[in-house]
Order: sequence, then C-alpha cells, then structure tokens
Amino acid sequence: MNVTIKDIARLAQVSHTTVSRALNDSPLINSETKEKIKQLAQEMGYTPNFSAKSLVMDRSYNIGLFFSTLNTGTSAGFFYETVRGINSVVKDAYNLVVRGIDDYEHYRSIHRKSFDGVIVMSQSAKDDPFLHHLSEAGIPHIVLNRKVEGLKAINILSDDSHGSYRVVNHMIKKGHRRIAIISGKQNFHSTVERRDGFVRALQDAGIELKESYQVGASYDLKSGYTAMLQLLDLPERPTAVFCMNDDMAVGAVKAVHDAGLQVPGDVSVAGFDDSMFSAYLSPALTTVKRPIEEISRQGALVLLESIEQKKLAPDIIYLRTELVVRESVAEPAKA
Amino acid sequence: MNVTIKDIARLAQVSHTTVSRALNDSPLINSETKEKIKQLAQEMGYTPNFSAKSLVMDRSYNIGLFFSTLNTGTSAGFFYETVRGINSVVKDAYNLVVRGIDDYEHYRSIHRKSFDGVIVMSQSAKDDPFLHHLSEAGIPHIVLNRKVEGLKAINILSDDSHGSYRVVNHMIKKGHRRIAIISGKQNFHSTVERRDGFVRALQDAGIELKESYQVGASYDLKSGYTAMLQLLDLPERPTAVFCMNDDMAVGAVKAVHDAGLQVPGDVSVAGFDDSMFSAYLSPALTTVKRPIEEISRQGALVLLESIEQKKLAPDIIYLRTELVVRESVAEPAKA
DNA sequence: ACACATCATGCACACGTTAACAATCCAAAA
DNA sequence: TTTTGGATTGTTAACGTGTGCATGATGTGT
Repeated sequence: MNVTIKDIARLAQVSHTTVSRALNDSPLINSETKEKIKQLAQEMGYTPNFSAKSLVMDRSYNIGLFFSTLNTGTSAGFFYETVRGINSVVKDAYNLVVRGIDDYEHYRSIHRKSFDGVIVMSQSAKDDPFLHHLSEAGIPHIVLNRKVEGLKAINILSDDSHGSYRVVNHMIKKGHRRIAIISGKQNFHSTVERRDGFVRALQDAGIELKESYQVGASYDLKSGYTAMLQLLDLPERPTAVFCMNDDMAVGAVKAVHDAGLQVPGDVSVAGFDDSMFSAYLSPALTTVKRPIEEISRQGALVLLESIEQKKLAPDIIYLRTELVVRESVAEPAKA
Repeated sequence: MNVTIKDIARLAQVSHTTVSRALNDSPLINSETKEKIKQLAQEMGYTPNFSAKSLVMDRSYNIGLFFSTLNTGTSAGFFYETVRGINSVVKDAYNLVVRGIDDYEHYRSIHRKSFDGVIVMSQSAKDDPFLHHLSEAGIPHIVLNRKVEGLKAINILSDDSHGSYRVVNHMIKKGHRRIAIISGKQNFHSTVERRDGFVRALQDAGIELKESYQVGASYDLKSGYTAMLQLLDLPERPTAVFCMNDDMAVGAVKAVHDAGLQVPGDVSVAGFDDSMFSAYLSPALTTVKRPIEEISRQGALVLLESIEQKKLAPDIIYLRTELVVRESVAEPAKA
C-alpha cells in the first residue's frame, strides 16, 4: 500500500487538510508545522496520487506531442531532436505523451481532461481540423514548424523560405544557372516555403523557371534517389540540385554516383535541415541548418508558461535558419 | 462542462451505476437498456474521465517507454523505430510516455499508480538500479535490447553476437586477415555482444587478436571518424574495419575518404543496425539488420498481455539478426 | 475588559467513477 | 398460495486530494 496524506496526517496528529496545505506551500499554514510535515512526508516516502489530484484539480498533468504522422514524411532525426528539445523542458512535472495525429479516427478522446496542453509539430493544412478541435476543446496549444492560417494559434517556426533562398543563391553565386529542385511532400507547409525561397532566388538572378527542373518527392531517401535519376535523364541535365531535406539529398547523391557521375564535380547537391550525419557524408553536405531542437524547446517553454501563468505569448515567433557551406556544392564544370 | 455518467443517468432515468455498467459491458444489465444507454452516451458525446477511473481502478493508463538516455549513445533512427513500433501496438488505449532514465535523480515518482507498465530500452547494466526499482514497485515491465542478469525480467532482444560473427566472417571469407573493430560505448550490452561475435569469428578462423586493432568509440558519427583516423595511422593498417553501428560506420567512411583512400578499394567497412540511410550511402553499407521495430512491437504486445491478462510470458525472446551484404566490403587489395 | 482582526487548523464536501450490497420484480417451483 | 431464485436496478461507500466555511487561538487597539 502506498502512503497517502491521511497516513501522514495520522502520524503528525493533524488533519489531512493541513498536510495538503503543507505540501502545496499554502500561505494558510504555520511555517514550522509545514516544515515538520514536509520532512515527515519525505521520510515516509510519500508521492502524490496524480489520479486523485487530477480529478479534483481538473488537470491531467499530460502534455501531448502530436506529429502530423509518425509514418511517412517524418524523418528520424527530426523526430529525435523534437522529442529531446521538449523533454529537456518538460522534465518530470508532466508526462510527455507522443502521438501521431493520423492515428486517430476522431478526436473525441482528446479533451481538456486528458491533456493540459498540446504541442503540435505540424506539417500541413491537413492538421487544421485537429487544431480546430483543440481550440474548440479549449486546450492550450502551440503549433511548431508551420504558420497556420485562419485559426488563432501560437506559432513557432523557422524561416524556411529565407533559408532556401540562401542556399540557392549560394549555388547561383558559384556560377550555376541550370538549377533543379527536388520537393518534399505536397501540401506540407515546409515544402511550400522552401519552394518559395527557391523561386525567388532564381527570379532575383533573372533565371527562368523550368518545369522539368522541378520534381516532386516525399522527404524520404528513396524518393530523393528516384527524383534525381529522373533529373539526370533530362537532355540538358541540371548542374546543381537543391533537395528540400537532407534525407533526400543523400538519396540524390547516391543516384548521381550510381549513374557514374561525381558530386560536386558533375552535379552539385544541397540539402536542408543539417541532420547529424550531413557533415560526415562524402562529400560533406552543404545544407541549411534548421534549429529544430531550439524550436521545440522554445515551444515547450511558451506552452508551459501559458498553462501555468495564463500568460499570453506573441502570435508567432521566427527562428533563424543558417546556411552551412560544406563540400557538395562547387563551381559547375566548364561547358 | 463535460458530460458525465450522471448526466446520462438523469436523461435515461436510471441510476449512474446502471450507466456505468452499460458502458462497461457488465453482464449485470439488460441488453436493451444497455444499448439504449450506449446510444445516448454516443449522442451526448460522452468521454470517460480517466482521472476518476484511474483513482478507483487503481490504474493510470500510462505506459512508460524509458531509454537509458536520450542524449548520447542513442541514435536517431533507433529512437524513431522504437517509438513507432510501440506506438503501433499501444494505440490510444494507453498514453505512451517517453523518458530518459538518466533524467531522474531518484525513482520515487515512478510507482504503480503512475505507470501501468514500463518498457525499458536498455543499453547497459547502469540501468539495473532502475530495473530493480521497477521490480520492487511491482510495476509490470519488459526489457528490450539487453539480457539482464540476476534480476527476473522479461527480455526481448536480437542475437547481436551472432550477427557480428556473421559480418566478420563475411570479411574473412572475402580474404581479409587484418580486421579491426570500432567499438560502441563501454558497458553497453550491445557493445559486449558485438565484440564477442567479432572475437569468435577471428578465433574460428585462427586469426590472432591484435590490441591495436580494437579501438573504443561511443556509437556516434564523430567517434567513428576519429577512431578510423587512429586505425589508418597504424604502421600496418587493417584492410577491413567492423563498426558496431551504422552511425560510426558513416564517420569511419568519411575518415577514409579524408585520408585520400577508398572504400572498399583500400579499406572495407561494415556497420550494424541497417539504418534507413545505409542502403543509400556510397558505397552502400554492408551491415547487419537488427529488427528494432519488431522487437519493440513484440515487447509492447507482451507487456500489454501481462498487464491485462496477467499472463506469464517466457523469460527471454531472441529475434534474429540478418546479414545485409552491400558494397562496402570487398576483397582486399593484393599485398 | 472588550470587541475585533489575524492566523492556524479542522470539518465536511466535492470531483467522476466502480463495486459491494440491498432491493425489487417476476416467473417458476413446491 | 407460498417460496425460491434469477435477473435487473438502485443505494451507498470508496478511491486520494483540494477547498469553502466554520472554529478556535492569539494578539491588538481602544
């Protein structure tokens, strides 16, 4: 049997109310008795029963971390860094519950009683019904990684458009004019943003957008591979290829090698994310660092604040991306 | 305000007990009223209050997933696959709470009231005090990835020793005699097992074990890189290097390239795990497939069984590893 | 000396659920 | 007719905690 406040009360010769007040640092208690009870509780190895606490306090002590999906389109590194970032903030004051939004048929079981707050790592507008549900259920929540339109929500995200502008611009400065792009999953916010940066960079340089230089993929290694094969097959193949994430870049580099060509000798390749492994590839990957762990940490902080102090946070926070120049983008071979 | 069974009772003109029975498919109820109540509950959008349920049922509806650490030594892919595997089983019957064991100073807050069951992805004997705590607290638990000695526990793991025996044997058959190993974190169970397979393979082939061919690292990319540099510096450098995981293999390959040498032309390299990216490296990595997602899924199944039906599972389950031959191991250059 | 404020404590109830036990009804058996 | 017993439903308490209100003790100003 576990120790309850009533057990403590009996031994301390006070009512359980007093014990409760002591353990919660209520101002309505003598500081001496408070200390005495606290020490006693410590000795007896008391731990609060969160079920009971939840019931009466109307709180669950659960924080939900929801990904759009845990299956396709979520890379391992991305997932890992997110959980780490949030976990470092949440500690053991809350349970961090990890879920995929697409695991649910209906959201009925997600309500204020089951989650004190929710962090949504959102990829696309497909999540909007879910966000809508959160609003309606009155669950404090923040949205990471995506700017949500229409709904009122706290957003924390990186400036992906700017980031991809810079890599592509870097390619242009190196002398590339035939620049292709391998896109991520359609409808993903990140996909739209990164494409936007790509387009702007080309326009600013006065380079024409070619339809055949834009090929769709799905953020995983394999899709990067096949997309690159497609590009290499073109009559006038690109000299540089921007991949919307590092995973696809790895697949793309593989495709180049398998075609008997070299990176960056024959084709330059860049990625996005700065995954852990990207510095250790051969050639080391030129990419854009996206502060996922930092976004997650900030998000968790803001959420906890808004739960605990009902403080209002600003609508939207942008974190800077950073160009990481390594070896996979070089000057194009002379024509 | 949320709908409770009392609200339903009022509308259905029955007692709340009857409602409770209806919703829990108790045999003590008329099937007509049962259906009527169920339908009413559905219409009213009733969802049970888990805090209340927990309190009286003495269950938390939480399943803990504990990693030895979430920081160093846990690779992103490993983490991702584990969570996916378990999540696919747990569904929304339970909350899956993810934690690092080393986040805790003491385990007081982990008790039967806070977790119905715990899955431990364990790396080393350092986790033993934690496992001991779980036993003592009477929390049903299973240990993945490691055979735990002394303590009674259900174990599910892959036969790493056999796996590494096979890669190393594969190297030997290709004609290598100067074979080195880059180890993972000291004290990790996996490190010991994989080393064991390595040693046996060499012994069976009558190859002498050289101290200088065994270098310690820590399962991350960077440590693989520096370890390989060290090996390349040797007066008589190895012709083949077995890395205890794929991450380190990536680092090692990078080191070879940076030294102006080729894989597998000058040095063959093999890894362990069969991470998602290993097929997409250049050269594609020869490695050992370890069924992490499968281990996790099985583990979750066994745990749920033992929670819900109090059924006893076998002490230890081994899942097979599998040699994956790709390109990074070839015949050694003629001496 | 008295009224009154202040501080510390206890009593009793509430939260939403399950379950042991009691009560009722009706049909079948004696 | 009376008894028995199964089926169905209701009454009540319990789980462990927090809180509004009442109570008692102690001091403070007049």
